[in-house]
Amino acid sequence: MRKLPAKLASQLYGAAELIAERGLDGTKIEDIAEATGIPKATIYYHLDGKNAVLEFLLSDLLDMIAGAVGVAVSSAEDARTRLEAAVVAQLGVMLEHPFLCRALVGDLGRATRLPELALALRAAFYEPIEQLLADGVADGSLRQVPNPGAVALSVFGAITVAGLTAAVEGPSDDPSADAVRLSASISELIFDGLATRPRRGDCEPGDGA
Amino acid sequence: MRKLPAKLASQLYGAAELIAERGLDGTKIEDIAEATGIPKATIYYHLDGKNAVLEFLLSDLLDMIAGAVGVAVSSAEDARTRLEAAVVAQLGVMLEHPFLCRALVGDLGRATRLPELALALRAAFYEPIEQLLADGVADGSLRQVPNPGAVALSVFGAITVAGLTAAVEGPSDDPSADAVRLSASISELIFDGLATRPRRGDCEPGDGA
DNA sequence: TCGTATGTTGTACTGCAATTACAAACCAGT
DNA sequence: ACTGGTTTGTAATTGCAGTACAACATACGA
Repeated sequence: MRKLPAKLASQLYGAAELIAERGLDGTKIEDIAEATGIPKATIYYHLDGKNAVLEFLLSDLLDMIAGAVGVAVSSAEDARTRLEAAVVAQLGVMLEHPFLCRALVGDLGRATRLPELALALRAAFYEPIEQLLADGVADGSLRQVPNPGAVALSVFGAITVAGLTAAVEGPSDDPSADAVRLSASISELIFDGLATRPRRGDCEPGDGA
Repeated sequence: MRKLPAKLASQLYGAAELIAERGLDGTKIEDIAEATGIPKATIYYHLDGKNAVLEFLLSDLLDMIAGAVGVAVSSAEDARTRLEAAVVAQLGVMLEHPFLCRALVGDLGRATRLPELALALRAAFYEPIEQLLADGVADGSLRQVPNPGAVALSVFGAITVAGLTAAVEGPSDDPSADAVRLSASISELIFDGLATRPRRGDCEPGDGA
């Protein structure tokens, strides 16, 4: 696995949609060759095989996410605000790259069995959240919870599943607007919960139960 | 795909761990034959191939989850309480069957490409939650949110990712205790959120609900 | 200009594993 | 014992990933 020339790298993206659609199994190396215009022999010259194609595409996605989230997280705001920004950032990248997301979901199993990717996955998705939750307790902007690990995981799940689903359901014409909208819903859930009682803004106009 | 005899069905579970460990790709039909004691030819007589093995195992898991959640959901309590019960139920089944869960995560892509399973997945995980959120708004036990679909998805993600991760991380000696513990954390997140306090001009917290 | 190193690509080949074919048992139930 | 479903061993058959390799291209320094 040398470091693949830029031109080939960009051509390789032509395979993303194919893989997203049919899964890696359902995609022959020949198909990838045809879709990208890179001959099979050349693919094998640079990459170690089919998995490596997926690995290349996904590690790129994960880097983008980790990067965007990283920026969001390193502002000077309090942890709560940064978490909100991180949600927007993550969803933004995901909705920007629906095919890569679909490929990721579709071959999640393979991805988690590729050691590099497993790490990148953790780094992109889970670790920033875990950190923010800890920061939030420290700076008082988030509540202390009894089981931070489990909660971080749930928050991660809430964001990621919503984002993945949105990405899978159909590319939109304005991804970043969608990201903002979606992340507003998610943040509301994460911060304020669903219970009727501790409510913000207005008091429950309805009757007491 | 006739309905496979009970004896074979039970033997087939012997393949779950194998598939969980190595993924369906990494598992040869011969391996499955050996692990289950069912000869290859017999497997092919009853099932349509490797995918069908996975499909059988997973649809069973999903039925169990849908069943347990269904019971939890149909009690006479308010929606919030039922949602809490549903979380416990779902996590209970998941932690009870770690290998199947691992197989599910690992081959999620295949699963979602198997139409029957995709439906079962929806029915087991997502639909009950969606319903409960609506019920909760109706009976006043849950808050009205602007985008119920996205929120239901996030709640689903929060529960499922936490459960899946717990299942993947290692079988425990007391799954149902773990399920209760874990679901307490998740419910707390879902209902009360992470904000330090209900923000932005709150109804007096003391005034009883 | 040549030589060497490095990348590119076509073509043929190897090998593995899924699936299929098939025939020989093996059971009921009648 | 006959029949119709099941069970299983033993070959094929097939499709595709990965490999081998030779011919060609390009660059670059001597």
